[in-house]
Amino acid sequence: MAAHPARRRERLREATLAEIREAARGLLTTKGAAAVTVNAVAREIGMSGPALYHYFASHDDLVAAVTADFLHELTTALETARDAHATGSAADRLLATCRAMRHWATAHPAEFGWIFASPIPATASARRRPGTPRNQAGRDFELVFLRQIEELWAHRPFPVPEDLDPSVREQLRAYSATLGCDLPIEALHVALTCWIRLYGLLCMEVLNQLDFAYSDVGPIYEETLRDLAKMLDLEYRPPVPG
Amino acid sequence: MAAHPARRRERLREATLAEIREAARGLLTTKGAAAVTVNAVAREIGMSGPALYHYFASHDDLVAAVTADFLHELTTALETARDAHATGSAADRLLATCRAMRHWATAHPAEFGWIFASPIPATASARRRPGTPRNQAGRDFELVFLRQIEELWAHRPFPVPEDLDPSVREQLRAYSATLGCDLPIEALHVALTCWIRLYGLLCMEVLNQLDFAYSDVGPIYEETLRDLAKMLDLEYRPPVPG
DNA sequence: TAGATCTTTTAGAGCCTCTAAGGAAACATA
DNA sequence: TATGTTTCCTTAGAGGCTCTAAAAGATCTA
Repeated sequence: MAAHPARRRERLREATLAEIREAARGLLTTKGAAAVTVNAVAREIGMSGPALYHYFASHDDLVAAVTADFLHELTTALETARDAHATGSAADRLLATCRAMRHWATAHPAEFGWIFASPIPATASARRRPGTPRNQAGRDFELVFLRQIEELWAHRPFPVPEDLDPSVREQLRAYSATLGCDLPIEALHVALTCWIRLYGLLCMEVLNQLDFAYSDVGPIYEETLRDLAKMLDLEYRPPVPG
Repeated sequence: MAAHPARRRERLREATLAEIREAARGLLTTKGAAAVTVNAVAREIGMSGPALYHYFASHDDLVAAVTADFLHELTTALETARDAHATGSAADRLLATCRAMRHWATAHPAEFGWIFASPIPATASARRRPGTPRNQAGRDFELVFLRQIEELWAHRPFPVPEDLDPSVREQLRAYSATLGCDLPIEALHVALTCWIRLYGLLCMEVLNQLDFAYSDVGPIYEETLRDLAKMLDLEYRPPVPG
């Protein structure tokens, strides 16, 4: 009947996989990370527990897949924000991208928190072994930022430090090699410094490490962006409301 | 026999409590956060599982107690480093304190990671409710840093921004009130900015969010310290080896 | 239509948290 | 010293979890 009868099961399988991931995400957002268990997810989609092991080899695998989904979505959000300012200045594009990151993070706190504080710290080792989708997704995510810095540098180099620590220089060289990146080591260092400040601030916010003092981190983030603009020799422009 | 016979059981109880906490820590460092279960801890000290519930009302309670222990130890490490430079300059004292923080964090990565990424994110809500020992310990920890900035400010004010965001100003006023702190709002803001950069960097390091580029974050931390010194108008001095 | 393959189910081992009920020790008091 | 109370620790067990094994049902291939 169908043009590709052999593909029917494949399609079904794909659909089930998607349903599982969605159910896992639903549990995460409604009941917290601890509620994302194999059994609970299976129950959610009307399946008995062990059946789910035909789709994911283990709970950790499920966690990794869901994490990759989040990273993809976040990456897409960044790219969308970037492309919305395709006609604007490079500075506007970068600021929009950075703002989109916090926007996604605060709109999806459970998901963002899950990315770096997945239930089991065993994920730390899982993150190390390269080649996994989870890993690739993390790389793609970082690259959205780095590629823009690269572009920036190509059009208008920003000031860089001259006296880089030898150890740092060595590490950056190794990283740069894996990156296929045209940025000089010094510029890459500035880029990573910016990244650390932004992403680190978000980490702290989402992990509730700032609520002892700040209930609204938005202005602090903007302030950090102002700093970044200065570092990258760009014109800072406040966000357009809405 | 004993001068205070009624205190004997109390002493025993205290000893058992300490033993439990130590066993929990041992499991954390040797087998990871997921291995710190009520049953496993009880087994470790030769006790049957449910017996432990006479000492801690729940697994969460045990987690909170252990977290408080870690924060205490970290706080003491900071204070020790500070007091070791009692005769030095305020700048040296602050730098030593900050370096002690990373030193403790990297010497005890499991413990430091546990502090802000405890197994169950339910701790996030547990951290909110004030008055708990865990909460007090967190406060004491932050205060070691803030008090030094306070002292610094008293002796030699550092430059502060004048155009603080109104929302930030309001939040800082509220925080300052709970603090019993002599720092003007603007100076408190600078202090928190410094804190966020340092502590945020450590968070990322311990959560393995930097290993994609850096295998040794030490120099990056030193660089951040140099930045802090500049912000606080202090003389940066590199660490003495050893 | 018969066989191979994929999907799902139930059963169950071995963990986990936490409650309930009872025994044993240590204390306080008459 | 004898008795009662408090504290500690035990076993039993409910209900949940991850994950394996075996078997049944559904679907595709030949």
